[in-house]
Amino acid sequence: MAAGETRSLIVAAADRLFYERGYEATSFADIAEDVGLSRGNFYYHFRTKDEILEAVIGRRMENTRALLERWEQDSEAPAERILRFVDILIANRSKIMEHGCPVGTLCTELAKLDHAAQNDAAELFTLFRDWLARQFSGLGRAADADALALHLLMRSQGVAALATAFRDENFIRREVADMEAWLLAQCPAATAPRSN
Amino acid sequence: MAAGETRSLIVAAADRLFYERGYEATSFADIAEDVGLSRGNFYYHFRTKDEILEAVIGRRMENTRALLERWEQDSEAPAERILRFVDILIANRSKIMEHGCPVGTLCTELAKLDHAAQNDAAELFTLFRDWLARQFSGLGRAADADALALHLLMRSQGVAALATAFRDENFIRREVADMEAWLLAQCPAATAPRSN
DNA sequence: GTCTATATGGGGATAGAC
DNA sequence: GTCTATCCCCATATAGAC
Repeated sequence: MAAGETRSLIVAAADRLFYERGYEATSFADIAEDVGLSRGNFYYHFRTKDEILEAVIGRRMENTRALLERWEQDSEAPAERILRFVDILIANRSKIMEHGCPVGTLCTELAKLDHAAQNDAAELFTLFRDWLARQFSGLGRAADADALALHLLMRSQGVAALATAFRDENFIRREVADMEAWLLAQCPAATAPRSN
Repeated sequence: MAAGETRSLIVAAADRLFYERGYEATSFADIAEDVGLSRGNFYYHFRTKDEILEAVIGRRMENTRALLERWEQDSEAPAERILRFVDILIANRSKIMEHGCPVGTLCTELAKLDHAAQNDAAELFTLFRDWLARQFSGLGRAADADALALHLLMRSQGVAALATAFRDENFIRREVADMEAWLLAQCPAATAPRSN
């Protein structure tokens, strides 16, 4: 198999396992087994665990950028775009109740390990933060767009954390509804952008 | 030294290290060194890592109960009591920006490890949840007291998670102010409970 | 590019002397 | 109750054959 292809498989497996089990708790052997490689061959592709982590963060950056672009193409109205972000809590509720938010839990784990890549991981949040801020600007809230973006990110993180602890799907749905109501309150014209 | 005394020292050290570095990343050697014990002696007090975790959770349960009782004694008005809860985000901001919320990060880590003690850890959240719900009931919101309690817990978790990723103290202060405004909006009479 | 075999270190855990 | 010495396993990481 071509080296690049195998590498992609490794990074995809590591991405999933780092999310489900955590970075530290995932061993080379776990990833190798998941891909169907021997541990020896594994080192041909990645020499250290840090290298894999960097690759995983890079992969998530790419995937996130693609996701945000898709949301932007799918909807014209900023409020509708923001709703797409909120809805991932519903769409991914099962995985969130089991393993939390992929971004938040990685950032927290790396912070505790005082890992060199913690700023790189935080860039994943920055992608959402800046994208959301642009949408709030589009809603006519340019002055506090970044604060509104952080507020929404904060809520999604809080929901994910408690959902993991209590495994309560109704709680997620209730808070998502509350976030949607909050969003409407930020810009009453949001639901009817073309009332002409 | 008396066995109980040494045991307390071990649990206190483990409590701190589990918070700062995480449960998995903390080794017996780390704890033993922190207390000033040999690894061999360590096993006289705790036979497995799970036993230490249980003891740490037990310690946190006790400390949390004592904290909530103090808050209840210090303030008569439910709204004022709830403010005490919100203010721990400010009081502990440095540690939170470094290591997140002790309860939330432990629950998340145990969930990823699929650890047997994950429900015990979630009981720490339940202490806050039930206490907050009682305060909201006292505010005349008995019907949705639990939902309001979870909402406030959710916010504090979200603030802690983002504060760790972005290390932004201003963000914490802004969100705490927003939580206080939200609290007032839940019961306009909250600030003046005795206007007679 | 993939494998087996192996080195090296750290982690949890035990035995037994003091 | 505390110590040293030790065992075993698993994890990262390497060497070298195919």
